[in-house]
Amino acid sequence: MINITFPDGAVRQYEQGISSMDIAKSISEGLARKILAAEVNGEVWDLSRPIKEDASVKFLTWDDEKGKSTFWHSSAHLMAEAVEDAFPGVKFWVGPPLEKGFYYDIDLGENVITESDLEKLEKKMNELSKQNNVYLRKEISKKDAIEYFEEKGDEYKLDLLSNLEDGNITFYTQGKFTDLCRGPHIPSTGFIKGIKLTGIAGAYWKGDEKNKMLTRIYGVTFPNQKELDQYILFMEEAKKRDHRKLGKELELFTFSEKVGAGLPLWLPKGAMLRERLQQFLQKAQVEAGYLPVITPHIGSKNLYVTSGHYEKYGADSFQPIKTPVEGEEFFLKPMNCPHHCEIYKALPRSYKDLPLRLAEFGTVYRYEQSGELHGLTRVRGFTQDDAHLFCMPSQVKDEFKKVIDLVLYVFGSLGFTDYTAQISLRDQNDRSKYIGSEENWEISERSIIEAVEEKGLENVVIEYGEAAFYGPKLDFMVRDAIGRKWQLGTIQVDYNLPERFDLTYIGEDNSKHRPVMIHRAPFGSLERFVAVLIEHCAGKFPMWLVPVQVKILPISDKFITYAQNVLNQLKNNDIRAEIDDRSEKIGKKIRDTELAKIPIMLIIGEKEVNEQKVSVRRQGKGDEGTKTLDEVIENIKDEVDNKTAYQPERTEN
RNA sequence: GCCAGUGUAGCUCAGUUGGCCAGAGCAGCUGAUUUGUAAUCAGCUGGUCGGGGGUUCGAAUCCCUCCACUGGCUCCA
Repeated sequence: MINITFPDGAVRQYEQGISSMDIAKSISEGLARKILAAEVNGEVWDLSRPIKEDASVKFLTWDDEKGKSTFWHSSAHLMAEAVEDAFPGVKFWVGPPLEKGFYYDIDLGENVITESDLEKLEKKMNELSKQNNVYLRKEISKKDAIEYFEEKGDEYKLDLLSNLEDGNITFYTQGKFTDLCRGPHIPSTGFIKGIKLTGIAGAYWKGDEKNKMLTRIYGVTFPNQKELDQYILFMEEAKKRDHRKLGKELELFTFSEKVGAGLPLWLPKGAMLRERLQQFLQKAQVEAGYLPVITPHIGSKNLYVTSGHYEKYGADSFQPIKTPVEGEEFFLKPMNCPHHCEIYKALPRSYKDLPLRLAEFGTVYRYEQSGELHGLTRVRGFTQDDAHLFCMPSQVKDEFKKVIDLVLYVFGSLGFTDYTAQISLRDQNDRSKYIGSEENWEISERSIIEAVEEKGLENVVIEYGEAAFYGPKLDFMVRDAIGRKWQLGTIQVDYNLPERFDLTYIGEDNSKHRPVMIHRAPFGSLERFVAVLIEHCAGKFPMWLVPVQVKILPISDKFITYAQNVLNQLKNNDIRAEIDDRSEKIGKKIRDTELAKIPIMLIIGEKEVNEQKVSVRRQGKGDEGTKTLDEVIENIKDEVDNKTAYQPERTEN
């Protein structure tokens, strides 16, 4: 007999060699039907695998992350079976689970697969699921495994095998499909009920662009049709919020083939929104002791040779601008730091000047690969809300705390209430790849950790080995209104540029010292931030940002004079308003204004003129009755001032 | 850059196996209408079918090439 310990601490005795499935059955049939896998001594196992000694057992269901990933891994095998059935002779690389779904990388040989084939594959998968084939685990010697795949002519699995140790190799078979696989898997294919193949993509073998490109098929599956339907609904919601679609509909920005790929053109409404964001941050920064600077859009080659960027990115970037002077070359600036370093150097600096915080909304140009461009989130010309803090090592912690305050103020003002942070530190084992002194790294790594602790940040993870070669950093991730994660707000220590630019300050001891440089950008870039914000709020911006706050809708031409009067009063109060003076019916005007996502509608007819009031309608909420204009103005002003109260409508994930 | 796909009025899309002057709805303009909380009616304007080249008696439709976009891969100072 062996002792099995359950998560609640209970211990029960079972026959040696019992499977976790049988243990589950001994507890309840309902449990046995629900579970997908079991965690045995912290390792996820197949339910059928015999347990030979005392162990702790935790059952995994669809509600556990590990249960889901087992489910999706098994789904990848199911898809592989369907693919092999449709295209005999294809070879498989790997098919792992993802955060949401799974994929399989496949060498299709001469075959070509298109989106239209996916439906057929889904059908086949459903058919195979109905067969409810068992996922059969088999331990196999390395020799036999090699033999099997040599006969199959599958160089990919042979490559995988070459890295595996004998005695540690397992095959899994379900139906007609056998795969080299560590497992674990769910008991049988019948669990997989809601099946959707979501896309096809090319993917380099082993992720190396020099290797052959395999075909990657993505999919997602669920234990029932209802969850799949919910997922499809979620995807539709995400599509509705797509900033590229909304950007066009709300006339915020556009692109022109003629201007060039990845070069956004901000339309008046978008430009005004962006300006407002910029002013908002500028104000907060000046209050926090930042000093605005302005630098040109180009810099001489020598600047980037000094910074080291020429060597690293020169060939893959926008090529130099030549001048009539032989040999003279300028580059479009790919970042603002080198310019700011030169501003630092423009004057002799004393320790009394530090920290020196130089801020600029600096537009930079980077030649991103053509396939990489995406709406406003990945462009070739963009404006960073950049600032560089030059300080003494002892000031790093305080500066981090201040930047954290600023970042959280920004998040709060835009309704990003759900965020996490990541501290990226050096690799604990290999410190050779980092520049800067051991002492300074120690100080700043500790400073970041302490700053985060003292600010009481929750949901912080520390990642070792994720730091850049030139310094540790702190990144923020926000979750948007439909639960997607975005990285916003980076704070990065830099030991490299102060060295390369030979930046110094005179210390209390009257000798020269090297300052620490901190890069930081709460938005990241205005382009990317606006994109994330659009998707977060589905185009329904907070009152302080929305391009048009109020639309005045006269019921007929007779009331336009009064409407003009209302417009003037709103304008006198700095409220952004427009009149819809078309001779359309009120229903039509309301519909158009609702679709334009303008938050406040003021409807004016005979009754309002007589009472000297306005009828208020709120976008998405409907009629709110008549109010005096003063009351309306007051409410709007309150909403503008009280930025942090803003919460976009959430959609269940 | 690579793999796969897409490109028809400002927007969303039709356009059968190549064959009558390339269509619709919305938007825009003009006129009628003067309206009470999500689409009033009528008329008109608008496209060298992404650019270039080719096949053909004939190309939006077939082929080549370039460009842009979409989904991924690689990349992201």
